Amino acid sequence: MAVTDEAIEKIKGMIVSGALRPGDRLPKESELAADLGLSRNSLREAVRALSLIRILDVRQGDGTYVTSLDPQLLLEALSFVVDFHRDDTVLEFLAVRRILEPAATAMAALRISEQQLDALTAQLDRLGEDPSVEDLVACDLEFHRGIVQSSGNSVLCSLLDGLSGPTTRARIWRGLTQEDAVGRTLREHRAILAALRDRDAEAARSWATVHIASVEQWLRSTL
Amino acid sequence: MAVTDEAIEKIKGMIVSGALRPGDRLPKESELAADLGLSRNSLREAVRALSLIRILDVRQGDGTYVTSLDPQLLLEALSFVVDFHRDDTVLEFLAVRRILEPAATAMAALRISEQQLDALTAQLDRLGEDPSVEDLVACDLEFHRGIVQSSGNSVLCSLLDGLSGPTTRARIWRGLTQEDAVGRTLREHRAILAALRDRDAEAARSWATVHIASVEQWLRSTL
DNA sequence: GTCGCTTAAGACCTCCGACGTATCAGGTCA
DNA sequence: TGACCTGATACGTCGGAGGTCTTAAGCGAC
Repeated sequence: MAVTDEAIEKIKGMIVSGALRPGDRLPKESELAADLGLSRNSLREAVRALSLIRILDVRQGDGTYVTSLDPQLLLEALSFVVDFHRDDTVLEFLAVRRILEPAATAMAALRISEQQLDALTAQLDRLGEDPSVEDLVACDLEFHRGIVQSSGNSVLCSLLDGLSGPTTRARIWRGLTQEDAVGRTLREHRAILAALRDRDAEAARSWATVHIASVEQWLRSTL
Repeated sequence: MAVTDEAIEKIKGMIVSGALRPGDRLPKESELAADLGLSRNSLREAVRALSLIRILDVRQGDGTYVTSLDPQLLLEALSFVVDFHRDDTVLEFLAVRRILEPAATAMAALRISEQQLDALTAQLDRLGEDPSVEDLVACDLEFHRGIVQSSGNSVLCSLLDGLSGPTTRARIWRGLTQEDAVGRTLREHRAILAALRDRDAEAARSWATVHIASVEQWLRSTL
C-alpha cells in the first residue's frame, strides 16, 4: 500500500478511535509527516483527499482541523460524487427518492411546526401562478428540503439533498416539454402542504409519492 | 481558490462534460499538469483526492484512468465517509435503513430468481441453529445484501450497503447482551425468506420492517 | 513457431528544499 | 483606547532528483 494511503488510514484511525475529536487541530504538516513517517508532500495528498470529503478543514496560515463530522456535512460530499452519475441511472436515483421522500414527508407531518408551515405557504404564494420552469424547480427543491428538514432526521435530510441533484435536470426538461407539468406541480405542492397542516401523515405520504411518481412515469415513458 | 481545487474542478468538468469518458486514460501527470497550469505535485493532490472517492483509478507504472463511474462504485466511497459517523447518530442511520430496507425487500419479492432464493436458503442452513454472534452478523449482512441486490436497483443497493456498516457494531452489541436476540434474528430471516418465496411483497416488507425495528427499539431503550 | 526470460521504456511514487501567501498575536504609535 | 504595523507560524506551490512498478518489445531455447 502506498504511503499516502497508509497516512489516510492512520488519520482516519486517529479520528475514529477518538484520539482526534471534532474541532481538534492536527499537528502541523511537517510534524505530522515526521510522526507518520512520510514526506510532507505525500502527507499533503492524504490531507487533501480527506479535506475533499469534509473530514478535515484546512485553513491556510492557521492550521488543519477535524470538521464537526456532522452527518449533514459528511453527506454533503455525496452530492459531489453524485454529480458524476450518468444520465442512464437517473431512474434509479429517482426510485430511491421515491422511497425516501414520502417516508420523510410522513414523518414531517407529525413534527413540523406552525412557523415552518407558514414559511412553506409563504414560499408557495411568492412563486405565483405562472412561474418560469427554472424558478419552479428551484422552489421545488427548497420546498422539499424544508419538509424533509422537519422530519428531524439529519441523515435522511442530507441523503435526500444529495440524491435530488441528479433528478433536477430531468425535472427541468419535463417542465419545458410536458403540457401542464408546471400547473400540476403547483397543485401537488399545495396538496402536500394541506396534508401537513392536517397532520395527516398518510395523506402526506401519498401525495409525496404521487408527486415523485409523476416525474418518474414521464421519464420512463420518454426514455 | 487554490490551484489544486481548480484542478479538481477542471478534471471533474472534463468528465461531466464528456471530454473524458469512463475507462479513458488521462494524459500523464507531467502533461496534464502543464495543460492545467500547475505543478506536478499540486496536480497529484487533486488526482489523489479524486481517486479516494473512486472517480479516478491510478495504476502505478501504467497510467491514470477514469473509473466506470457506476453508482455502485461511486457509492462505495459512502461507506468510507460513514465510518466517521459518531455513535450518537446510529439511530438516524438506522431510521433511514428502516425506510429503505423494507422497500427494497418488497421490490425483491417481485423479481428475485429461484436460484437466488435457493442460495439464500442454503446460506441460512449453513449457519445452523446456534451460531456465534459474529458469524450471525456477518451472515445477516450477506443475507440482506443478497435480497437488496435482487431489487434490481444498484443505487439502492449501494446506499444500503453503505448505511449498514455503522449499525453493525450495534447489532453485535445487542447480540451479546440481549436475551434470545440470536434466535429471534434467525426466525425473522426465515420469515423474510418465506415471504419472498411466496412472492408476497407486503409480507416481505412487513417482516423486514419488524426485523429492523427490533434492533432500533432495543437500541433506543438502551441509550 | 511458440513459450518463457530478459531488458528497456514509460508512468506513477516518494522525497527534498526553497519560496510564496495567508493568518494571528503582540507591539507600536497617534 | 483603538488602528496600524510587524514578525512568527502554518499552509500553498514549485522544480527537480531518484525509486518502483507495469508493460511490451526483443531474444533465445525448445
